[in-house]
Amino acid sequence: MSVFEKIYEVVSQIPKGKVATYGQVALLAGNPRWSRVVGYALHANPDPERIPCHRVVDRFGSVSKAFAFGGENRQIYLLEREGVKLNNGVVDLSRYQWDGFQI
DNA sequence: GGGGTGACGCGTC
DNA sequence: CGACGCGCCACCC
Repeated sequence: MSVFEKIYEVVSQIPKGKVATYGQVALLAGNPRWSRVVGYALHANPDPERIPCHRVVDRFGSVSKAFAFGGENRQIYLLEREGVKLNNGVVDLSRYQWDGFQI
């Protein structure tokens, strides 16, 4: 299984209404230093229906600007639709960050 | 096998 | 968490 596959597995497990940081996904995928690779993997995103890439944000909770394939509001819209409130494009991580370690 | 690329993270200012 | 720089590592020519 490639690193990409591992990353996709982790991202696909992020519960609705929660978000995870790239670093967290990288850590759960097996290596905390894969944060950049996570970004690369999500960019490839071969299956958007299985991979909720909009639930992945950076360490501060900011949405990815490059995700805006049709407008960065897209990601914000999808998140708020799941109950995640955003303040000026930033998620309150202390409240919405996925606690993947508790699974 | 070598080089370029990037949806990042962290320290520092 | 405003900006800048460096490190990191898999992926694709």
